[in-house]
Amino acid sequence: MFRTDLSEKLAKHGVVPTPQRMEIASILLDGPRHLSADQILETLRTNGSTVSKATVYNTLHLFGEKGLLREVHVDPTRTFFDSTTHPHHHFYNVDSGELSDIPGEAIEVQGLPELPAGTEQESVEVLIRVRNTPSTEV
Amino acid sequence: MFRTDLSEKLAKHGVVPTPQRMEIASILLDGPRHLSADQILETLRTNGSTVSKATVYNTLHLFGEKGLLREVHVDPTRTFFDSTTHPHHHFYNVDSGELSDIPGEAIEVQGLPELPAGTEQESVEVLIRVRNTPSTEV
DNA sequence: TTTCCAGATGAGAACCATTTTCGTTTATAC
DNA sequence: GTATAAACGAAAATGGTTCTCATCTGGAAA
Repeated sequence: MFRTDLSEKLAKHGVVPTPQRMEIASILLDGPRHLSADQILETLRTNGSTVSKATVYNTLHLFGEKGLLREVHVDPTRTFFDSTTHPHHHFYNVDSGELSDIPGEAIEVQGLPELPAGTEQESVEVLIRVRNTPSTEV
Repeated sequence: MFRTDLSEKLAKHGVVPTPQRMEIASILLDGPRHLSADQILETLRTNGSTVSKATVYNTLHLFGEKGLLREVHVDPTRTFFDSTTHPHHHFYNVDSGELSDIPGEAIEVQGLPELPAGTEQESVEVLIRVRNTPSTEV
């Protein structure tokens, strides 16, 4: 994605495209990504950027509010930020800590139950936890 | 559930039923419950118990390892401990912070996708997030 | 240009659920 | 009684995230 496209994407969502926000956007919003704040900070540092931790968190929350990303809570030790915003589902590899999208429209949830009284639905999320198959080779 | 039944339940799962563990079990394992460590600690204190925080966490993890409960991660700020151990799904009320079971076998997930290469399935969890319906009354 | 000002940034402190440390207590065996 | 391992608990440590607040930036107004 070109810089200008990313910039327009931010603007379209009502986010002023500052240099710091553009750096974070280029890491997280330039295709399907599932990253923790820490991974983003690490990537920034590797790229020579000096964006502060506070700004990373501010920006991620701002992106979230403006609909540029979704937070995914799968692991109590960290939050994942997912650049795919339309409803979809996830694999979570408990061994590697990797989060990934379940491709396409494969999954369908049947027989949605009646909601608790006085509530309305916000989302339906399916999470498939997987672990690495133990190798049988010697 | 009688005290002796709870005690037997712990023993059957290879957990030595100490007084502290019995207190926690009587709060969490005596029927379907969804409680955070904090809620359990609070209930203990209300009941006049002096079980320490360290023991509460130790016990919850022990119960988890021994298959007496499941941890549910739905809210990044705290872990829920669920006394229902067979596979099932949840409602999470984002307004009240309440976690509850989706009753019966209502839900079915169709079209499970192929797993990522080199992985095997550990679990499939469906989470329906709900919010309180805004009252239309004045 | 200056001046003003709101919003953005960043260094570091604060927060808080959870984990860890490690000395003390308890239960059971001998 | 004494030994030994397991269990317990008070307090400190941990670590991701949030908060505080001083400084910076960029555009509008004069």
